[in-house]
Amino acid sequence: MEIKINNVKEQLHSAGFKLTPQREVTLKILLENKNSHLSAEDVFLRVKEEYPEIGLATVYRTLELLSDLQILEKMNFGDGVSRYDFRKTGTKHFNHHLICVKCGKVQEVEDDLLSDVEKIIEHEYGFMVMDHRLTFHGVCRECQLKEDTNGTD
Amino acid sequence: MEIKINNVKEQLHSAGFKLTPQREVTLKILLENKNSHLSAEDVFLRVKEEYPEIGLATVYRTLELLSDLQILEKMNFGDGVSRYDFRKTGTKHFNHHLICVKCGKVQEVEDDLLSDVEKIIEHEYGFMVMDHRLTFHGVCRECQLKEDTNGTD
DNA sequence: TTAATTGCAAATGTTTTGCATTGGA
DNA sequence: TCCAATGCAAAACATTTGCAATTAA
Repeated sequence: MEIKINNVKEQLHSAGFKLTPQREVTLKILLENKNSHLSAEDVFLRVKEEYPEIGLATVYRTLELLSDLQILEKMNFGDGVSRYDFRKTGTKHFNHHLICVKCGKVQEVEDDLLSDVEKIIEHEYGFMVMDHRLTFHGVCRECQLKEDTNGTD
Repeated sequence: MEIKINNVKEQLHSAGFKLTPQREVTLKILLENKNSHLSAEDVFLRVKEEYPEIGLATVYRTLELLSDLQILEKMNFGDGVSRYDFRKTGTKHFNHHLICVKCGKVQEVEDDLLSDVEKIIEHEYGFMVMDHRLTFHGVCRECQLKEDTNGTD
């Protein structure tokens, strides 16, 4: 289930958009950093190394466009910046995220653990669920181990 | 399980802070708008009606302070603004929210539906869960009814 | 009295937009 | 060709901060 540039190119074209070199480099960077939850600024800096003339606004516009096309998922961990990653094909839902409060690492949970919860929401609250966002805050395995050896922060 | 001004006053004092009239009016507005998920701007406009000299920065500072003291819960629905509401006393977890994509209404779900999911996260991923955020996007009961009668948007 | 708090304005940081220019289809 | 797309700079946002003046305790 690989995401390919050609695949995206086709999606852009069929929606009436062009595949410019700027968009191609942006996609390349995103492919090279899958599951990294890059911010627009992050993407911009990396794209700039390969295509120094690019403007930040173009990166924003590209990320917005790809999110609209459901190619990317725009997410928000409450730190004031939007982050982007490929939307997993075949999953109708957003993945869950585990955010470590010690090291800041964000880990993906690909299983959909919420089907039972959604059933409750639909039955008890009459709410038709289309999507969800679930984030856990806590301490990741590595930081737990560090704490045990370390004692301190 | 009522939240009282005097209660908050005591919490402020014991932490070495003062209860200024600005803070008192801000608290009053928040009490009058429980479960409304007001933004700082929302709070500011309402406080201003009663205390026109107040500055926006003061509202931000008050909301931040009350969040630090765990009196308020600062939340984020991905629309670029932080929203605030009283943290339910006795609940260790954030509530869940149902956001209607039609009318924008935000409904609270007070049940904790995630204990099973958290167990899985702890066992399968070795992640020590401290807190979570869960938001559902979809269509609320009222908008579903409207759609049925209306046909259109 | 005096440290905390305020209002204001300026600064910050992220994201968006206007516009003349460029370039992919 | 010609409209979509770009780069730039300015604007638009939410939020924070510096500072002199004020005030609750």
